[in-house]
Amino acid sequence: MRTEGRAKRLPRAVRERQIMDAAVDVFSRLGFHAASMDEISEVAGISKPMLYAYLGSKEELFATCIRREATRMMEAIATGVEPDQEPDVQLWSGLRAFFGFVGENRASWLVLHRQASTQGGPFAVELTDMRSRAVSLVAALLTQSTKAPATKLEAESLAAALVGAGESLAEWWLDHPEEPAGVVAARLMNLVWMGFGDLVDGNVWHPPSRR
Amino acid sequence: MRTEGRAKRLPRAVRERQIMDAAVDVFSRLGFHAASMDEISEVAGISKPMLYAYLGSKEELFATCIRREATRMMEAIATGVEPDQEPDVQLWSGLRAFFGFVGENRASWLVLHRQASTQGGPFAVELTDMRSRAVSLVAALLTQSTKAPATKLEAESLAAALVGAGESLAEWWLDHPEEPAGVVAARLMNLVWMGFGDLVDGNVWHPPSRR
DNA sequence: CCTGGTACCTACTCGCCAGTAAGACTACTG
DNA sequence: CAGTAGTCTTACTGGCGAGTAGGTACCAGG
Repeated sequence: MRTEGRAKRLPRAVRERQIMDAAVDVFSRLGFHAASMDEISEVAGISKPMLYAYLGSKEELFATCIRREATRMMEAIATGVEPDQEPDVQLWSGLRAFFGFVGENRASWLVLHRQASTQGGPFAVELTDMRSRAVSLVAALLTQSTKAPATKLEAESLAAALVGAGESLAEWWLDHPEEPAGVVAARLMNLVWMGFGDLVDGNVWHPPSRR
Repeated sequence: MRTEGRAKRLPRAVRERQIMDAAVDVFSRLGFHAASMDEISEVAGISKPMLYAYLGSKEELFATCIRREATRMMEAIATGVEPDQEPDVQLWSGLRAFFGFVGENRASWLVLHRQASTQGGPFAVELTDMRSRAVSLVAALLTQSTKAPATKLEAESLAAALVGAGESLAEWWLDHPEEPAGVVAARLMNLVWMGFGDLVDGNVWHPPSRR
């Protein structure tokens, strides 16, 4: 394949989507530096100048990928969780939505987590931006529900730890795809809500039966 | 500075240490790809051919860095924790040792965590190796202490989540250096041992007074 | 003072890759 | 059918950086 001479003429919007998809694919497999614009253009079935004409420089392209995938993911989570629920239920639906998204969008997850976090370029902004949105979401959930008035720093650091646990568990999950998303999510839920102390004693958390 | 013509003659072992230190420094700041052998040699106060003569190719050099720093860190943790203690105490000392190490060796931590996770290179082996040693350490702690017979997969995934939480919290800590290591460690300890459920109710874990 | 070995250097080669110049094909619009 | 706007290409440049060839200073021991 990929032996065609000239690509079929397509409207710009469509091409841009194709290019973005190819870019996410290549970036997720190789990382920012190792990925070459030549390869991206080849995967997209297009020539390199088109890439530059439509999406700008390599860094701009990468930043755009990050932005797009981050938005998709945050939206997936946001639609999965209903406010006005009990804190544990909110957290539970958030975790389920997160692992659901990762399971169905591995490339997105890789490009977001593994590749973007390692590069210090100008796109780090996009990434830390999304990450801190997630962190403050969790932090809000915490401060809103806790009785003991924890400091802002305390809530934030705990939220950071939780987000990191989620990321790491998602990473682990990539190596154990036989596990269903719900099971993995439930494990993390138990860890962060019940704690090892309770788990060791056999006390587990479970979702409220029905709704 | 760095305007001397010829470097002072030094025995090989000493130079190698200097070069390694410089390499860890540069790799931690720029990452594997962005770091250049020219810059490393310059920081080390030496010329490039010396680098190749002593430490081999760029990839070999990086792998050597990873190995050295990983060993240092695992040793720091191992000496910090005494077996035959209660599980929670073991975990507590492990966390304290970990955050202590990170606080005093930021460059080591960065090169281990942020830079090395860029997959694709042959050095990924060294890294995942250390990480899985850490994970199975925690997993062992878990299975050994739990009453409910958890599956191997369960323990391993929880351990992965905990390690990830530690990594993430360490990352957060880099942006909030005013917090003492002990406080950060205690927060993570509370999170993973007590869980949000207890913390929300104001129940906290604290180390056994004395010893 | 020669002989060898080890530390150390300047000054290259060479491939890869981001980015571009310059033009060719298609299609719509009058 | 001209004109013009937008899609798409081949074929380059220019620089950066890994790795090397081919030396030069320094220190033994004889």
